[in-house]
Amino acid sequence: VSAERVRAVTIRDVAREAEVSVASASRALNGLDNVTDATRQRVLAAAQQLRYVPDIGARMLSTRRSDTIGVVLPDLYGEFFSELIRGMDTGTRAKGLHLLVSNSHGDADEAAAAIRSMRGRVDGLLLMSPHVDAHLLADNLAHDLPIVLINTRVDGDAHPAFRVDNHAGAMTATRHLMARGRRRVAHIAGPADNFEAQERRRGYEDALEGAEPIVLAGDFSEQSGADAGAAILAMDPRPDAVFAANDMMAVGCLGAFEAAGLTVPGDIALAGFDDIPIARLLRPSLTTVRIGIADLGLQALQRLVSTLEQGGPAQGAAEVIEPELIVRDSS
Amino acid sequence: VSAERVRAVTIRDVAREAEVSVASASRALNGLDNVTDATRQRVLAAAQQLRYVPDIGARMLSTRRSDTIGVVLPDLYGEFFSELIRGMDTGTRAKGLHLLVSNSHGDADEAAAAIRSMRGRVDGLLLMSPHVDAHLLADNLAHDLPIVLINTRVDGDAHPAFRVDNHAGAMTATRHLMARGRRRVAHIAGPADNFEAQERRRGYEDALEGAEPIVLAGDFSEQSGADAGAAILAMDPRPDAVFAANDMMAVGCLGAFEAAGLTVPGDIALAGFDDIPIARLLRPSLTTVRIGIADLGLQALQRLVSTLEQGGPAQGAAEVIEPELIVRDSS
DNA sequence: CTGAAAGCGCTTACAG
DNA sequence: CTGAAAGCGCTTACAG
Repeated sequence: VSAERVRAVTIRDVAREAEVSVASASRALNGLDNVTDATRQRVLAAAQQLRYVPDIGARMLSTRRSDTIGVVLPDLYGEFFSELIRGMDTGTRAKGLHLLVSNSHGDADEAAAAIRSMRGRVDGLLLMSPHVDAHLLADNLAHDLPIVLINTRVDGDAHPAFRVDNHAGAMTATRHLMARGRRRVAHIAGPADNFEAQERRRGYEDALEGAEPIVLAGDFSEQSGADAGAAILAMDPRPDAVFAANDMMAVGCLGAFEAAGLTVPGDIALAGFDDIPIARLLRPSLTTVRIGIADLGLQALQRLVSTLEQGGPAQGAAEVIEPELIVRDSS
Repeated sequence: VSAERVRAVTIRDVAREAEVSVASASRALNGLDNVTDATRQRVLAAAQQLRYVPDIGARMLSTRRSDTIGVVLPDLYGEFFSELIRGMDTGTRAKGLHLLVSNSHGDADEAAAAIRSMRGRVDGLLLMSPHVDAHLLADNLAHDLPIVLINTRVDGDAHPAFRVDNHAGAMTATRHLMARGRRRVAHIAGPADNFEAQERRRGYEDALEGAEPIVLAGDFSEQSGADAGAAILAMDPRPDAVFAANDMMAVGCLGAFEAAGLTVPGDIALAGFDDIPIARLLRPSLTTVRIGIADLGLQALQRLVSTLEQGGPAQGAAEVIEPELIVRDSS
């Protein structure tokens, strides 16, 4: 029928070629010291000659280790996640580990499926998802799989967690705009069901000190920022400052202002959140709240690795990361 | 000694709980039709109750499939790779596949290690690396692992490949600058040992039509672009246009010009290569050569998936992707 | 429709 | 130092 699939070279082939047992071949290949030099040479030579590459799946099953860290993210799009993955990758390289990045997922069911599919492929999990709560986690996480949470709404200390203080960051940004003399500060919000977006909005509102909140809907996308910017232009009285719940929406908003001939910050000031790399390249460069995204990814990874190395079940209090206001030309 | 590691729930536990054989449990769990409804119900109920999650590693070993695509990239940093992965992810989601992203690697040895480590974990490989040649591939790729190459220097049609026509793209950009009346077009080159950088440089030189080449060294980083920009400022006569081998160097170069008070394109025109998302957000927006990065990633993935579905060994001619000039305000 | 058993390719006590 | 054998957790012919 179809072309016969060529059988791959296994450790048995290597052992036969080197005329030793499979056990000795395994030991030689793995650099253990209970083999003679002569044996090791023969095995290595055979492996080389046959172009042997170990089947990692089989090794995983035997050792119960995969040397792989699973990463479940809400999305793979944009600089935020690119930075986060880069930070994780830094730590992963240093330890000789791999990164298994989950498909992006937009709802709780997809997140649950992503978590479930990690069992047996990874030694630990880094999970960032606005859709995941404690209940979903309990139902879908293999209970012996160490996990570190990033900005989920899971509370308690059953799992180690990193949490960006979105509320404080948003307050700082809003207060900054007001300290610049702005009186009508509008807010472009993120998705209504997103925990982080909620916290940022709350921080905005808490910083207003009695001023009337002006909130426009958004979904973290550049387009939604542009739409909100257009809506702001039509307001009367027009806001004199805008705090967007993330940088990409600020980018869209800035484009709308620019197209309408408004100057920033002359006519209207603007601030974002995240400090993605683009922020400092915009003109005017964007005032924003820096999270240290790559560093967050690295820290979460290191935390996970250290619990893996201890071997115990992962737990511990949540670490709160305080974001930093970066003042640039847009405010 | 240390806390005993809790043994995870296996299919045997589920089978015992449901009072059926492991084989029936497996069939019910996998939705095969050769089980009675009653059996399926009992098995599913037991699985749910025990919070069973299948060990994918074991399944991989049995089925010889991982439903995972390996991706080996030279780097994980920046928008280019973020876009590429996003494109691959699009295709991967549609097919229910996973993406295993390799650690970044800066030389041939690391690339070889990354390729080797994929065996047994992935059904196929997407490889983009300026360090990989046919020899290295033959030595390190499990010979039954389908692979699709992206912009490597491997030629021939042993493996399906995608190749961006860097030479043509660079010629187009350079000619565009000259058509705008520029007479002294400088080039900021990429890494000397990088195949793509070489091709772009060659395209630049071939487009000059006798004009003197002015080449500055770079390494694709923003910083190297800034350095080159500073060097250009010091030249006498000063070039009146710059073609950078990628957008990130153009970004750095633009910053240097801006800091020196030069106007773009008034005093000096500028063009890049890649069309990363930042390009249109810069002021002036950047003229560049668009590769359609996400689309390239998606196409490569689809090509791989289709060879996987056919089951035969992957092969085929290289597809050449013609990049497109995007004229914006910087030229 | 169901179950006992072999097998996927490794690693690792256990004996020698 | 070495090898025979069990085992990791699944799937899948093979019999019934």
